Amino acid sequence: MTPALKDLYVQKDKMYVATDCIIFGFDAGKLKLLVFKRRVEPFLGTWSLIGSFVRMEEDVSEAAKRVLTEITGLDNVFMEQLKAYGMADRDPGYRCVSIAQFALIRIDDYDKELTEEHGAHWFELNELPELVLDHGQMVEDAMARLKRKARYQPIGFELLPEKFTIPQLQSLYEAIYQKKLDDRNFRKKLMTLGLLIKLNEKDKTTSRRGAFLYKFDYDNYQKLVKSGYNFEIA
Amino acid sequence: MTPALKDLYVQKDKMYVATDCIIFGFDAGKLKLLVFKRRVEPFLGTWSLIGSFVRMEEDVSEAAKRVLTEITGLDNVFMEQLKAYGMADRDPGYRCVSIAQFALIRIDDYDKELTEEHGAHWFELNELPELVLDHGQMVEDAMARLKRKARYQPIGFELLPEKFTIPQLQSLYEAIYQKKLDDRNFRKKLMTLGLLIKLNEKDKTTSRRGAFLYKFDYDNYQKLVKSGYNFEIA
DNA sequence: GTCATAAGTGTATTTTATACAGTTTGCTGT
DNA sequence: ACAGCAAACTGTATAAAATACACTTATGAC
Repeated sequence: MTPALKDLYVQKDKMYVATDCIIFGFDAGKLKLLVFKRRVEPFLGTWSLIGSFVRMEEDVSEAAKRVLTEITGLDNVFMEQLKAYGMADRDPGYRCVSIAQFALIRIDDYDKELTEEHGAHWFELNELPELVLDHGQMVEDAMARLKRKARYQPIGFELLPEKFTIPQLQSLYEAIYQKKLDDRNFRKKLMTLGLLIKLNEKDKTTSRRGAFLYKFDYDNYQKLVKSGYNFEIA
Repeated sequence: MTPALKDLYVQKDKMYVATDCIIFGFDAGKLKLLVFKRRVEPFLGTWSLIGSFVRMEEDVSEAAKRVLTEITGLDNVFMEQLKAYGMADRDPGYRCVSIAQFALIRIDDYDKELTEEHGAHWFELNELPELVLDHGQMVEDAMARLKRKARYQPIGFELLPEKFTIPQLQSLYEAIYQKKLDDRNFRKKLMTLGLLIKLNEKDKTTSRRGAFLYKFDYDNYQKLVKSGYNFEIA
């Protein structure tokens, strides 16, 4: 069943469980969200998160991954449960509890044709259109979670390409925290964490001088987590 | 339907939504959890969190509050959604997504007869018995959330009586963080936050000298939150 | 070869966290 | 009545972390 068709099959007296995906991306210094234009009634033409009913035989988290793959062609994406939305009247059509999950994707990885087929558009977070049902609330909650989580877990890296520069990383954190950071202090802090591997390549797309590329040091991160290390990024 | 009977009515091919409550209390310097002995099959005699199906016409959060009131007689309790547990095979009897919610209650407020009728027992957190299904995981997750949340939101106060002493508060935080805190630094930190109202009464139950009682300053807390103040307790 | 632009570097100051020990209070027991 | 006890309470010095701040370097464009 495609997500857009789900409403055709519902029964009013049944309890449904769905999942909705809050998909973040980062592009050109801006945090963006992937939203979808509904092509069926009810709410035809309104903007919405992408979602699906959870099938009897699949985990809730599997359902979300399935949706994400259907839409973006991506696999192995960072995804985490946000929370369940369970107001009895949250959807006027039928009784449905939705488990919202947020995903962080590398914006140049996804399958653009596939998303366009599904009526998807990237919006900057401060230019979001009104979203259907409680999806606006979900996005707000996800944004709050992202802000908080970014402080103690290096999830920012999930939004960047594998190789990235320090100024890129900084501009991402500036987008998440919605404030300017001091470049000297940012760089200093990051270097002391020991989470970056400096490469012998430069990215010259944004300056003549070029900025060194780095990789995230997953191995060392795992080690540090195990030893109970406490992060704080920016 | 009482929670203990819910399994009698299930259909194998239906999707169910339930809620389970992780109920924390604080007594005699120890953090405790309220768990229940099942009196029906399946899992007769095993320890379990208390829960219920979510009814068609009620919000998920209402369902949790209903359960809590049925069990403890309490109303207006601090309660917050933990997360949804949605593994397809989490309950072998039927397909059920459970939305776990954790509650903090003042342990001398609740209705002891009522809880005993329901087969409830308080366990210290490090003396918990094995719990049924994924309830052990829920408790673990709730504990992690409580630890983290206590750092930036003054939720500890929900676990203490309205009037409390600084040493009581400290011992609560020591129980949450599972480590000793320096009494001088703890007191200093708290006083600078401006969240306490000193009363003209003393609690003499734990020392001859007596310790001054304090109230939590909800009004000032609200103000500080609005002005974007950032807490860190202990 | 000079101009423009982003990348990169170091230090001083303030703030916050931590470590640490002695005094006060008021009941108890003799 | 007074010595003993136990918990409540207080202050200061040190270390660590966060913040504020300005110039130099590299390189392509002209």
